[in-house]
Amino acid sequence: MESFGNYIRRLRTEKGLNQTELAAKIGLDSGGLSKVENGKKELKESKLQLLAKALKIDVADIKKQYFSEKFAEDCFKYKCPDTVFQLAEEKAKYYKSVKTKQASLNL
Amino acid sequence: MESFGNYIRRLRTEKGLNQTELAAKIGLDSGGLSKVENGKKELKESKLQLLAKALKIDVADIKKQYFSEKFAEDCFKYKCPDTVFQLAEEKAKYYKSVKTKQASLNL
DNA sequence: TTATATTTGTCGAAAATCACCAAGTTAAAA
DNA sequence: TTTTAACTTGGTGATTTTCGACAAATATAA
Repeated sequence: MESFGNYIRRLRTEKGLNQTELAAKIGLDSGGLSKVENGKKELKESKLQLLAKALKIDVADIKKQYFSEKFAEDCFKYKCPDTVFQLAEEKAKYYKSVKTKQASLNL
Repeated sequence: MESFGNYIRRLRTEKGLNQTELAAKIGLDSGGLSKVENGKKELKESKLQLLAKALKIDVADIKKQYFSEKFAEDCFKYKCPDTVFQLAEEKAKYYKSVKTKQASLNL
């Protein structure tokens, strides 16, 4: 099971970038990126777009890696039942199905 | 698809409590609980235990409702692919399987 | 050693959270 | 209608959290 940090590190090294170089492209310093790669701190969601561009990958792939890790960590940390993810998926699909009322949802 | 707020409201009224009464039991005022029930603000996770006790239900049930809603909202808000939840479930199970190393995970 | 890359801890400003309060609205009864 | 209770909404200030930045320490390599 690859962590988000390792996923980023793997793609970074595959592209021949060091931490300083990649960090600069997403508005961090090398220390910040190091922490992200080692799971010591969370990356801001607003940097995912830049990160995808810098690594030349689909932003959807990064989002999937990023949020699955975030959700799993919360689930573990707060001792959620496993079934939370099935219900979450249903709710997410429900939100999409009613997105015409998006403005009233206040999400 | 019942929202978390409606779930709480339904249980509250079933128990014959008004907002002021239930709110007091979980350290809120009626205004705060109203916002929670209407999805206008998030309930603090640390209040789930008290809420379960006040409503006489299993805390796992509340956690499932609470976090599934939170995850689904994030997924919708940030336009995650649906497959994020399958991966999240795998990761959560993986975390549990290595929980002997819990201290090193920094979750 | 010297240079480069990475890791780690700390700090302060900025942002977010949250309980509280007060005013406004609704609804039901009198 | 008036009164009363229940609920909603907006705002405020204090507290907490976040996050980029910096610096020192550690590692890696030449």
